[in-house]
Amino acid sequence: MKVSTQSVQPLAPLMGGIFPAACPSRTVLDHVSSKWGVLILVALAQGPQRWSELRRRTEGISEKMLAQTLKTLEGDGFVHRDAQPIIPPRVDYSLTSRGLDLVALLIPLLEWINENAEDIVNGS
Amino acid sequence: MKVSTQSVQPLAPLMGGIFPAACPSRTVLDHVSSKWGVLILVALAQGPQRWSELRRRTEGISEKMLAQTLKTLEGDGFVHRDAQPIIPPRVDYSLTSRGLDLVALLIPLLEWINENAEDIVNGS
DNA sequence: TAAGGTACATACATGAAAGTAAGTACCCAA
DNA sequence: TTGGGTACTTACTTTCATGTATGTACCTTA
Repeated sequence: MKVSTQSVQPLAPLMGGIFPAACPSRTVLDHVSSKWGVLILVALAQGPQRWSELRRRTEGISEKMLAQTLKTLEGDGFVHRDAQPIIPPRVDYSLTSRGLDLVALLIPLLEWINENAEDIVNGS
Repeated sequence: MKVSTQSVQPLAPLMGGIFPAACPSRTVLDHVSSKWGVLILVALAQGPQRWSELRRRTEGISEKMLAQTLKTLEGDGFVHRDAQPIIPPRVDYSLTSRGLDLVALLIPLLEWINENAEDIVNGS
């Protein structure tokens, strides 16, 4: 196995901002890397969607977790909630510009993980 | 608040690989986004380090979690462990080339989070 | 000889995240 | 009038990640 010998770059500022135990960065990271956070974000990267579409698409999620995850993502300003006061109710969820910025960085990482995950878990 | 109206790109393959409940991708993502996983990885991005250096640098980590996190990262092939059979023991940890690939994608994301985290958590 | 350093392992406890199940309120189609 | 759809909320339970505490084995310095 190849081994890196050197550092990538000076990361001092990053270290200061991420290492403290209860920092904002940690909070945000926990939100997006929560069990369903990533899934919702990449689902919404495919375009605005309704509650029931997200629920069907995100296989295995419970209604509670869908509501909860959408709420924190909305609270963080990643997701926009558009509720139309009609009956039956119609609610559309979409990414905000901040959400788009985030997924733009998230997608390459997830693609890499997706491509390498099998090799990684079976140790090759 | 600005709202995106359209999808970013076709992400179909990603959806298939990440959405299943107990998929390899999920496992790997959980490993790297675990409470201490990211920290250890960016710490090692600054160059090879010894156990005690990592322990001091990663403020607040317990020895149990350091050992555990290093083991899973080593098991995933992100981290290389070099133990010299001397007394007192000397063990150097470093990123593998796979680990380097990963942090190369991780760093931009973490920098973005670090820059925006404060605005995000206090809702502005 | 007592304290502190190296690098861990292991048993037990806790707490937060996630799951389960049920309820709400309204409408429509069979 | 029974079942299904819209979009949720709430109470309770379980599971798993993480924390705490202590032990190991050897060496060096005060």
